[in-house]
Amino acid sequence: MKILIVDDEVMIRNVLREYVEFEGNEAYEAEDGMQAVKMCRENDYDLILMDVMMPYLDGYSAVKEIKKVKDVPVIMLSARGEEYDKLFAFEIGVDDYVTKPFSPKEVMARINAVTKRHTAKEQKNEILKFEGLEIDMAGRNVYVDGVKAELTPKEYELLFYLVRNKGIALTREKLLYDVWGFDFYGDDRTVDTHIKMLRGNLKEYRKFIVTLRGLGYKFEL
Amino acid sequence: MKILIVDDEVMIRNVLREYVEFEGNEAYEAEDGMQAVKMCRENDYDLILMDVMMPYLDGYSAVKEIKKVKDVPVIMLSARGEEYDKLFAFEIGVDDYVTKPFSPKEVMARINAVTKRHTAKEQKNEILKFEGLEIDMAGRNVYVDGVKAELTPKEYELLFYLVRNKGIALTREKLLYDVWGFDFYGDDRTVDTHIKMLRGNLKEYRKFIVTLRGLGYKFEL
DNA sequence: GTGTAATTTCACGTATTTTTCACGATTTTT
DNA sequence: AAAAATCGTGAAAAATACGTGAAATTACAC
Repeated sequence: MKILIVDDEVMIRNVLREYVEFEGNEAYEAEDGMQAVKMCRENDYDLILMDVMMPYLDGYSAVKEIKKVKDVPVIMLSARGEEYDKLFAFEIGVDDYVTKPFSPKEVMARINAVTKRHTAKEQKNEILKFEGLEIDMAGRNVYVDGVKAELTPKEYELLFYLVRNKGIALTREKLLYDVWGFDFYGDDRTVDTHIKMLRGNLKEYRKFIVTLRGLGYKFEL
Repeated sequence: MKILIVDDEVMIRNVLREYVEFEGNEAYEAEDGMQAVKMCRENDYDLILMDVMMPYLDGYSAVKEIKKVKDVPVIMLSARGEEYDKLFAFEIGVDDYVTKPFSPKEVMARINAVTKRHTAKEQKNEILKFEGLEIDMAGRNVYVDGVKAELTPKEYELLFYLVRNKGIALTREKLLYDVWGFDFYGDDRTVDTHIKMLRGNLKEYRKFIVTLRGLGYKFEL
């Protein structure tokens, strides 16, 4: 479990990190909302522990921004006495919240509850979200700005493979071998044609599929 | 696992070396911060055990200096009673700390925790860092002071090959054979032109590519 | 079988990349 | 000190890779 801890106070982060790692999870840290949003755009986390009060970009705004791009469970941390707007929090998709100062037991219990809930949900349909591009591998669905993209079988396979290997350079040979199969003895340029079709179907999100001249392609944010 | 032990006391170094080697790791030693920084510039270590109090250059300053160039996990060693500034340590990127006197169990547990954490992180995207030059071979990205350098295919290949063989003298013939391919029957000086282009793109880090007159080139820090 | 959708091949145009080569600067050898 | 070798560089020529559209082939449902 990869858990992102967002708080401007180092000591709080360290305490949370200890709880998180004690339970066998990986902890990542961000000092403010800005940084958290940036990290979420580039990486996938299973849970976010987000402080409400932070410099640059507050917790609410950060969550709102993150939820636009990725569907991650969030637990908000608020100091006692801080005005905590439950209704608003619920609207932007906060899963739970704890008030500082918190006990280890309390935090761990909530983390476990949320992650368990989420893994149960994810086993059914894990939907990856890259800006307005949503990819549901299990359900074999791709949505571009909310509308379903009608892809051909090869296009699905190709896209899913690229996404599973996002950030990694893939040669045409490797793509042919892994997506088409080891027994494909055809033209390299077949890949290009499918990339073309795929890009056409992804509309503006064609930008995620970058050409690596002299090599092949990769999926990158 | 190559582990660098930095402490001015011989006895401490010996004890740590025993722990480290008992777990099947390679131990290296430095007597002070200066020496540690120098060794890190020239070699790659998987972990550094760094004492806080040392002559010439203290542990904090040494870590700060090392982190500028390489991303290595660090465990700080501090004597009980010594004022240990956790906040500062965290800021400069210290992964963990133990207070002397320490038990073998404690040290080993922390070493294992940190190395495990770090290898897990690296498996995703191994990004090499040489001062302000970052190289992500898997993602085919090169960053010069944070900004992406747009290299041509041959420039990527050449740079990656040089880096993979860093510190080793490479003749034009070897470069042509390994980077261009065994079936290249062209001019030797082709290499020079590509080195020129590469240097231009690496800006100030052109210095890493050194010319070996009468021989060829090599990548060196 | 037939028709439709999907896949693959291929050729063209364009933009980029690679290579060659010659000149001048620098270093080494005679 | 002159001659020879080596290297950095710029520019031009040659080669290559990619996007695209269209045609050919294959797969599959009915």
